[in-house]
Formats: sequence, C-alpha cells, structure tokens
Amino acid sequence: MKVPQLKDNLSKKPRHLIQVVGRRTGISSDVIRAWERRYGAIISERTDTNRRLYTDADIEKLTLLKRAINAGRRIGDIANLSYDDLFELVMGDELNTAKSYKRPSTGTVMELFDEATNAVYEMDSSRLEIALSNAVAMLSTTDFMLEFLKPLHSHINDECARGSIRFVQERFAKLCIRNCLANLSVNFRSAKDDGPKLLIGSLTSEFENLDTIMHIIVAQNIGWDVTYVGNGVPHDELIFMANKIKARAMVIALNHARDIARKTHEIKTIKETAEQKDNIVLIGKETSNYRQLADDVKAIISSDLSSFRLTMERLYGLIR
Amino acid sequence: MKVPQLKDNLSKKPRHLIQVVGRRTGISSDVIRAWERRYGAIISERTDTNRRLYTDADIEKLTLLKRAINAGRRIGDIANLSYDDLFELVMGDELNTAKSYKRPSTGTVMELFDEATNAVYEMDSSRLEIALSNAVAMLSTTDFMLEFLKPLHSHINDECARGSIRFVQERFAKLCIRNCLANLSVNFRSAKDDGPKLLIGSLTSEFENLDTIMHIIVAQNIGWDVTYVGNGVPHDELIFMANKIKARAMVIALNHARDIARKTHEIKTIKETAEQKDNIVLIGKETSNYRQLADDVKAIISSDLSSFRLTMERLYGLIR
DNA sequence: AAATACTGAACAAAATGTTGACAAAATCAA
DNA sequence: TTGATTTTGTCAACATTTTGTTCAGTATTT
Repeated sequence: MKVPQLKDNLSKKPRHLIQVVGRRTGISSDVIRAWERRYGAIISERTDTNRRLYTDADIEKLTLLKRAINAGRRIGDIANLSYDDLFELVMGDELNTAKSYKRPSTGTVMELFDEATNAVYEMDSSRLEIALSNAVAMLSTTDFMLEFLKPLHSHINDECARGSIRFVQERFAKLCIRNCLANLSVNFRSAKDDGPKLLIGSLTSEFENLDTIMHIIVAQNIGWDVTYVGNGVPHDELIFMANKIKARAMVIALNHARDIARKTHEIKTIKETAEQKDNIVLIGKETSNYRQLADDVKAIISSDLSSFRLTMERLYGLIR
Repeated sequence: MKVPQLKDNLSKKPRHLIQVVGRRTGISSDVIRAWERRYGAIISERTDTNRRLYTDADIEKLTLLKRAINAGRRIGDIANLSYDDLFELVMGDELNTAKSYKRPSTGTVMELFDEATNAVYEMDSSRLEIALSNAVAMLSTTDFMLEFLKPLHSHINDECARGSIRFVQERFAKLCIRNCLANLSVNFRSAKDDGPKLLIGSLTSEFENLDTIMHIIVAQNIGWDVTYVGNGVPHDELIFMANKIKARAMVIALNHARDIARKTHEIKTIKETAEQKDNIVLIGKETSNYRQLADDVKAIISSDLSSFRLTMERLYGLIR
C-alpha cells in the first residue's frame, strides 16, 4: 500500500499557507500571527521568501487551541502546551461543558443564517451552498443540524405555507440542503471504519424527507455504519436487506399520515420475521400514532434529533 | 467494456486549443500561458505552427489547480506537483478534515466496474462509494459518466428487470450514485465563478432521475451556472424561477410517458411566457414524443449525454 | 482583412510580513 | 460593585512577494 506513505510524507511537510490554515481552523490569520508573536503558540517554517508554511500537525494543534478557548480557556495559558497535554485538556473541558448545552447563537452564525435565507429568496445556489458549508465549518455537526439546518428547514416551510416564498424556491432550497447533507454523509463514512450496521428507510407511501437524512448523519456521527435505502420501500424488502447486511438495528421513518394500520401491521411483521429482532427505532413527524405499536413490539420512538442521538448512543454502547 | 480504449484513444491525444481549455476550466488563456511560462504547470504539445494543444488530462490537472487555488493555495507552490499529489492536496483542502480519499491503487477501470457491481450485490455502501470515487479520480468527469456511471446504471436496471437483484438493492445503489453525483456537482460549483445561468427541472408527473443529475454535471463542467429545481415542478413555477434568476437557457427533462399532451401545452406556454424565450432544451427518455413540439417552439432535443454536451457547448459559445 | 495565438515586458492587484496601536473583554484588587 | 490592569482580537501603515492582466509587436488561421 503506497497511499499511507504518501499521506505521511505530505502531512509532515510544512506546506499550508497561513490563509489555508485560517480557513481550516476558523482562526483569522491576524490571530495566528499574534499567537505566534506573543506566545510562540505555533512557530512555523518559512519559505525562502519569508512566507509561513504550516504542517498538518500545526493545524491540528490550532484546532485544539480553538476548542480549548471555546471551552473557556485563555490562549495565554495554553498556547505553549504540547499537543498531548492540550488534547487531554480539551477532552476534559468538553466533557464538562457538554451537558450544559450552549446555544451557539453568536453573531456570526446568525449572519450565516440570514445569508442562507436571503440566498433562498434570491435562489442563488452558490451563495446558499457557501453559507451552508461555512456553517458546517463553524459549528459541530450536531449543532449544525440542530441549530442551523432544522431552523432553516422549518423557516422555509413556514414561509412557503405563508406564501412568502413559492414552491420552486422551497424546492430549490431543499435540494441544496440535501446536497449539503449528502456531502456531510460521505465525509463521515470514509472517516469511520466499521461500526455496527444500521438500516434506515421508510415504508410504502412515505416520501423522501430531509429530516430522515439528518438522522442518517447523526447515526454516522456516533459511529454506526449506515445503509440508507430511501423512501417507499416494501416491508419485505426491508427485511431482506436487514438480514443481508446483518443490521444490528433498523430505523423506520414515519412522516406521512396515511395507511397507519397497514404500516403498523408491516412493522409487526418486520419485528417477527427479521433475524435481528431487537432495536427497531421509529422516527418522524407521525410517530405519535404508533405509540401502541411501539409498546407491543418494543420499538423505540424518537421524535426529534436530540432524543434520536441519545437513543442511538445508548444502543451503540449496548452493542459494542 | 470500452472504457480503456476510449481513454487511450481520445483522452491522451492532444487536441484542445487553448481557447477550449480556457472555457472548460474557467481559467483565462493568458493565465494558462503565464502558468506555463513561470512555473511550467502544464507544458502542452504544439502544432507545427506553434499552437498549444492540450489533452483531457491537462484539462483535468488545470481544473485541480484551480480548485486548489480556490482552497487558498498559491499557484507557484503547487504548479509542478504531480496529478496524484495535487489530488490528495485538493481533497484534503476541500474537506477541511484530513480525509483519506483512496487513490485508485492499481485497479483498471474494468476492475473498478466489477468492484462496484459486487458492492451493489452485497449492498456495501462503503465499497460502492470508494469504487465510485476511485473511478471519478481515474477518468475525466465526462468519461466517468458516459463510460462508467451510465453502464453501471443500466446494468443495475437490467439486473433488476431480470430479477437478479431486488428492489432494495437497486434503490440502495441509486441512492449511492446520487450522492456521488451530488458531490461532483458541488465540486464543480466551487471551481467555477459565474457562467450564464441554466435552469434544469421537470414538469408535473415526472420523477427524479439520475440521468437528469448527470446532465447537470455536464452543464456545470462546460461552465453553466446551474440551478436545479428537481422533478414535478408546475410550469408556471418554472417560468417564475427562470425569470427570477434570469436564466439564459432552460433544460426540461421528459422521462415519463404520461400526460404528453398536457406537457406539450405547458412547454408551449413556457416558451410564450418566459422572458428569455430562446434556448429550451429537452432531455430524457421520452423526448421522441415531443418532436413536433420541438419544431413548433424551436426547442432543441438532446436524447443522450454526448449530444447534450455538444448542444450546451454550442449555446455557451453563442451566449458568451 | 479580421480574429486568434504567441512572446516578452510592464503594470496593477492581491496576499503576506512586521510593527505598533487601540479597544473590548476578562480579570483582579479594593 | 467599581475602577485599574491585563489579555486578546483587530486593524492600520508600510515593505515585499506573488500573481493576474494588459499591451505591443509578430505570426497563424479563417
């Protein structure tokens, strides 16, 4: 295998311009220089003509520094810690702050949100895509979806219901968002090796839904190896698929208030027939109609992304 | 499989004038010459009379260079990297995370094709995605679609019709391919600045179609700034959108043999009502039913990707 | 003859570097 | 709590490097 070698050789080489580092870490180049000057945080190599050149490791350290600051540290105190010490520090810090769920409604994120909605009004796909990818870069994946994409999605739905934007605009926006989510998804997949398999899909008479795709990302983020088969899949096909890939859990999206009786019956069949009988999770807008079923077949209902995340984390823990 | 042949016969032959290269890559010919002179980025063959002639590979490298610059690199630093190194660099840059995009190790295109079909049988999304992205890396974008994705797509359809693979497998494969295409699309958008606007969509009672998405990529590849509004869009919404974004051309996908009379009428209405009356292009399986209409409203019918590419290149030239 | 392409030089704009100053935010002392 | 002090992000001024663009003169293509 030659690939890792190449990778190693490249990544140890100082080759990133300050601009690239700024973009990747989200730290402005002024600040990077200031940190170097004042605290010797990252002292980079230089080209013959005095330009700074950073390695991949430098970028990682800077990212850690930023996370540490986000968690409340002061740059002067932590700038010259080693990478390992910094890592420990950040892990500890983030564990403690994780529970107190901080809302990232800082100015910049709000601006990005405005930018995104404006792009929707004006149907400028480039602007919308840029706004979305900036938001991804700025927030953690979960926050991006919970605090950015979800609100944006419902904002678009509202505006469309109110008649402030037209059908095409809504359509266009959702396609852009779907693209963005598809990208996120691909990134996660290649980052992960092999987690437990998770099958996600929806039954006949259901339509494609952005929420479902967000659930995919959340599951991948936790470590599941997700196979998505889309909407409107007959239940016997789902069973076949689950058996074939040896899925450890199955997520069924229920967003459409039609054929509830049929779907209830189908889910029962799935439960009875599938080899892996445990771990059916129901998501979507219409899950409330399936309370009784959930009790009967011991399925779990997760009606929003956060609870879904918790559910899937728990399952992941049980299985691993 | 015709792939390797085509690759050898066409792609490696220097045949593009600098003007064509400029248009396809979005890099001005002055800049291409400057890069050659200053950094030896692309040293092309010459005709007997000293005109530069570029290969497809040259174009691909130039596109990568542009993407790298877009990500913040300086041309002087990257101009003489090999295609492979450049590829690594760009992938890393564009994904902000150190993602390990596997380079096609030694596999030929044919092996990749087999790998992809096997992944479909076994419903292994990671393998399928890796096979697809390797094929993208190995072939030029156009070749990838014409010689890889198209055959793969029809192979899947055939197998499904013959009953060799099941509904879910087909479904799963198509979702993976859609993701892959979405990625390609995003990459192109970020490379290009502002070309003429092109609106792509389909009328009511049409369904989403992978072919349509491939057409998007081809158009972007040429330099169009594509806005895709998806399937099943009422014709008045299409008109609104076209006017709003000031589209210079409109592509309407016709894949479903239903309501031909209605759609014919709607397309006529579009032609009569839209501000930009020229340049309606009809694509898709069912276009043969619209010959008469095409004559009446002076629309262009492109029933396959290659002819679509030619059509859009011609239109692009006319508009520019 | 008009359009396009080639070369080389010159110019203009953008990016980067250095230094120093400034103001908002955080911290500390009373 | 208040006021002084420290920390830290941001910016301006100016020099240098890098890179896109333009121009002039010549050659080729259509």
